[in-house]
Amino acid sequence: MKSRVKTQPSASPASTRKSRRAHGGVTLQDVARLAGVSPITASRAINQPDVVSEDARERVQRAIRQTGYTPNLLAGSLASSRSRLVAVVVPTLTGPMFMETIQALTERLAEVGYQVIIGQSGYDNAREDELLNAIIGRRPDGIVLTGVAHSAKGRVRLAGAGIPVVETWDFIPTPIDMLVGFSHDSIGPEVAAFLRQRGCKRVAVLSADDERAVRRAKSFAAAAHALRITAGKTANSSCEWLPALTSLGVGRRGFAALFERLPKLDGVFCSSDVVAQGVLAEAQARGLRVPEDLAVVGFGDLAFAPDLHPPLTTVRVDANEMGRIAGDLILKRVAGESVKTRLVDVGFSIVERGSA
Amino acid sequence: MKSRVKTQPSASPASTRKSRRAHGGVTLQDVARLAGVSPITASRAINQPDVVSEDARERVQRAIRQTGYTPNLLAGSLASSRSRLVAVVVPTLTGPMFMETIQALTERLAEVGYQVIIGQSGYDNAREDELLNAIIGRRPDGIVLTGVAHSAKGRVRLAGAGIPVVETWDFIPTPIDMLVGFSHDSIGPEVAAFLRQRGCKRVAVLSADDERAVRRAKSFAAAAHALRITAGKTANSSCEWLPALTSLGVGRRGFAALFERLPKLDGVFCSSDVVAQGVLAEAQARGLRVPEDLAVVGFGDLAFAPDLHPPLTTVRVDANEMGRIAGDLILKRVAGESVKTRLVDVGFSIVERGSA
DNA sequence: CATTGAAATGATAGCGCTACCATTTTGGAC
DNA sequence: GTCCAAAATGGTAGCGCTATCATTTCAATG
Repeated sequence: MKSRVKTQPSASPASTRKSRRAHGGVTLQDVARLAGVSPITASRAINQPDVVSEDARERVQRAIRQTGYTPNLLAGSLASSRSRLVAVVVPTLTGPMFMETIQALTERLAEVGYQVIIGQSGYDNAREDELLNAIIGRRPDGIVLTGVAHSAKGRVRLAGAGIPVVETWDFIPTPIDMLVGFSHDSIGPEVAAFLRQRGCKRVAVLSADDERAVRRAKSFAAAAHALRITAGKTANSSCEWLPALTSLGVGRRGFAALFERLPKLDGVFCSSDVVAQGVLAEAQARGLRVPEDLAVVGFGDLAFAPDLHPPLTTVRVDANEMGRIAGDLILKRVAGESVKTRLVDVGFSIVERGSA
Repeated sequence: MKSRVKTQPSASPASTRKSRRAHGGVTLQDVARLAGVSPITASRAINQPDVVSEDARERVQRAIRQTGYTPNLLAGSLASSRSRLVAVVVPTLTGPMFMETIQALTERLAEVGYQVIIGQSGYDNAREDELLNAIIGRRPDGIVLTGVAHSAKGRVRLAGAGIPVVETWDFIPTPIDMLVGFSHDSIGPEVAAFLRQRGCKRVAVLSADDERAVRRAKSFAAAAHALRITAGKTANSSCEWLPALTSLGVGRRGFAALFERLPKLDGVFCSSDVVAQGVLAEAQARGLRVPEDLAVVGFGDLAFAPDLHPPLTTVRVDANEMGRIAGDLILKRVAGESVKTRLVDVGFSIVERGSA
């Protein structure tokens, strides 16, 4: 290759070159011409109206209306190094809790003219890595992640991309960049204390086996064991595990198995409200009064929780606020403002209703 | 303005101009230099590897690894008039049914290196219009809409944008461009016939008041009335309306009101599975056996439907397939393939379980 | 009227990649 | 070895907008 003779400049006239322009597309040039200003003034009239005279502004706006011009944000983003896109990665698009965060984030960003690119990792690090590669190529102004578990490669990639990153839905002291979340490990002990205060003497946990649910379950079981209120002899034997993708039916069958094993059970912490719903159904089928015979606590405070019979006591996390704050953090970063608080703990609360 | 003296070319040396390049960013030029090829060969090695020699390809790939290069998709999209983005508009990000469609669409598109921009219209045409303006500026390769109700302005905008558009979740003969959906008006008569065949003699409908739910409800009531099996004297009096954002509790209270009004009721069609769940709860509280005393049919076949007691009979629409087909249609269009079938009716089915 | 500084506008060049035409290289056939 | 066509590679220019420096215009002041 190095030995190749360099090609000489072509003698072909440039004017015979085919146009590469998207046909029929109205550009800023067209607007500027019609308005009788330069393209950059037309651009300013759109993006920085306060530095353009009222007269010029009105002429540009009239030209935009007449031509039906829509700015090409690809070009503007490239020229300004500002895409006004934020990319979000969720494990699944059909999980109610994450989507609440994404909704709030999307709304916050839409207020300032941002759009959201969405990606699904399917709870799989390799897929997340692939997705991150594609996403970084989009040059978003920020990236929001719905968890803190990433591959080493993914971390390095994100840290080196020069893009603001906000991790959510967890709380660790060493985020990639910024973090808005809550501590799963702190929930267990709070719920254990709550059930003890409620008079429970033999409690257990019914939990999905995804990483975060496992942490909540284990911290609950350990705290309950320390309080000497576990239904099983050990913390471990007071946990019943369910496959990660839970449903009402899975929760129901899981409770049946748990109750078989620990029939003296008088309180149960469920890894989600969906699981708790299954527990309520099975408890009723077995003639157990809730909360008299069995106290039930869920997680998530989903929309249906107050409507169950009895209304579900559950751990509430403000998914909405996480999304809003994540949006704020990114916008501040983009604006060059000092972001003092890179770690935001939104906490959680136990919403007391009729089930416990 | 027209009388202004044109500015003369500046004598300032071009080399004193500040660089506008994103600092530290590795570009294709850097990769090409390191690999000893031209930038366009490096580009081909990435995008069209089959027209590059194996030797050059490997040198480019090594250079990419060494530099950590990530293509700038803004630039590539602008130069090629191909963004590899598809924009989706949903009424809400927290509604389970739409998100199933979006998930399937996202997965289909991810297979071929596309990303999805997501927007929320909030069931508001003005908001949708605003969103469409922003979205069109992104120059996506396609736009997917989750309904056919748009403002006149929005329609004109979409039709004139030169971007493939797929409307979903409905079925009309006059889509803006392409359509993948099912007929809400056809569902009512099918459910009425089903309940009649089930032996019901006094049926009613419990429905949210959003446009599509209303169409299902009215067509059901009309068909049931024609079959002389309405619980009320008229089709209208056999409908009970709920505010559009329904929940289990709203469904439950709505059924209580309906039952108060029409106590001889022996079959009910609900506008969603969530509403049906509330009906099941209230029926049980009233000692009504389902389906012996009251047949219950839902809509949507949500994940919890089989787990209810009794398992819910419901109208199933393949939300997943709508997303997948929508993705396929857009990809075909982008590839310049002939898209013969611009209207795809995915139909619906009545999933018979224990509640009817 | 002249001067000055701020406001308004314009020119130049570039953001990073790729469409398309041009040129070179390679391999097979005779 | 020559010729030819296909494969491989490169040069030019542009996609549509905007950062930044340059120039012009305007308004206030003395």
